Amino acid sequence: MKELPKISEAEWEVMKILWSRSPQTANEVIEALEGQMDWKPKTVRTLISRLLQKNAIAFQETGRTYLYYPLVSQDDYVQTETQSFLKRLYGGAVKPLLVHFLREQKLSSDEISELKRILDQKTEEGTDCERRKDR
Amino acid sequence: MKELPKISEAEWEVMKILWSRSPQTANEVIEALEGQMDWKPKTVRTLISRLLQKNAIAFQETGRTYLYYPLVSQDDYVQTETQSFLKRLYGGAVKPLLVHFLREQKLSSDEISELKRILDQKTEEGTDCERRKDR
DNA sequence: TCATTTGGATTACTGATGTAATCCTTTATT
DNA sequence: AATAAAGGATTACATCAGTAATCCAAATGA
Repeated sequence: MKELPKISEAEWEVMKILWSRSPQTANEVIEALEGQMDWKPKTVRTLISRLLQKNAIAFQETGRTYLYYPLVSQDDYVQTETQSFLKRLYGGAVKPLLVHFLREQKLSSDEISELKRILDQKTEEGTDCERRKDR
Repeated sequence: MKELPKISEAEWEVMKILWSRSPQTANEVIEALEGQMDWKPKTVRTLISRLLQKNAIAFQETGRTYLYYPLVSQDDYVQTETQSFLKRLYGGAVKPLLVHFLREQKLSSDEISELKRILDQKTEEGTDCERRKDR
C-alpha cells in the first residue's frame, strides 16, 4: 500500500470539494467554499498549492487555467485516518469505540436495525476468525 | 461544558501515563515512556511543561520535586476528540462510521454478540428518539 | 499599444509541535 | 566548603499549518 499524503484540516475542506466533483478550477473550488469557510481566495489557492506538493491532487492544463482533481480516494483516506485515530485514542481496539458509540449516540430504530443486520451477516461469514488462536 | 485543552500527539503519550497512574514524578513518567517512545528525558519534561501551561495537568509540590496528575479525564477527552474526528471525516454522522467499522473490522463472535446485545438494549429504551421531528 | 485584470508562483508571518539543550538553583557528595 | 548532580524554568530551532499578501506573466479591455 502506498503512502497517503497527510492532509491537514484546512486542506481537507478543499479535498471534500474536489471529491464531490472534479475536475474543477481553482475559482470553482473557491466559490464552493465561500459562505462555508470564510477564507480569502488566496488562502484557498495556498491550500491547493500545498495539496499539489503533497501529491494529493493534480491538474490538467486547459488554456491558462488548471483543472484540479484528487489523486487519493476519499475512501482510502478515511480508512487510513480512522485507523490511526483509533490507534491513538483506543489503542487500536475497535470494539471499545463501537461500544462507546453504540451506547452514546442517538440512533434511530431504522439505523439500529441496519446495524443489527450487518452484525448478523458477520456472524455467519466470520465465526471462524481468530478461533485458531485458542490452540 | 468547559473547554478541554488541545493535547498534541506527543503530549497524549504523557497523558496516558498519568491517566494510568497518578500522581507521578517527572522521572517516573520519563521511565514509563522509556523503551516505548525513544525520547530524551528533556523532551518529556518539555511535554510536561506544555501540559501544565494548557492546564491539562497540575502538580503538588513534595519537597523539591513535583507530583503530576491529570486535570482532564481520559473519558471526557476521548469523547470530545471522537466527536470532532467524526465531524471532520464523516460529517458528524455516526452511522456511516459504524457501518464502515462493522463491515471492515475483524471482530470475534463474542464481540459481535456483545455489540448485538447493546443494540437490543437501545431498541427497547430509545425508539422514541427523534420521532417528534416528523411533525 | 498601454493599462488592467487575472491566474498561478513565490514569499510572509504567526502559533503549534517535535525534539531537545542550556541555565539556574537547591541538594547531595567529596 | 567547593563541586557535582538533579530538577525545574527558560530558550532554541526546524517544520507544519493557518491565513494571506506580493510578484509576475499572460490575456483582456480601452
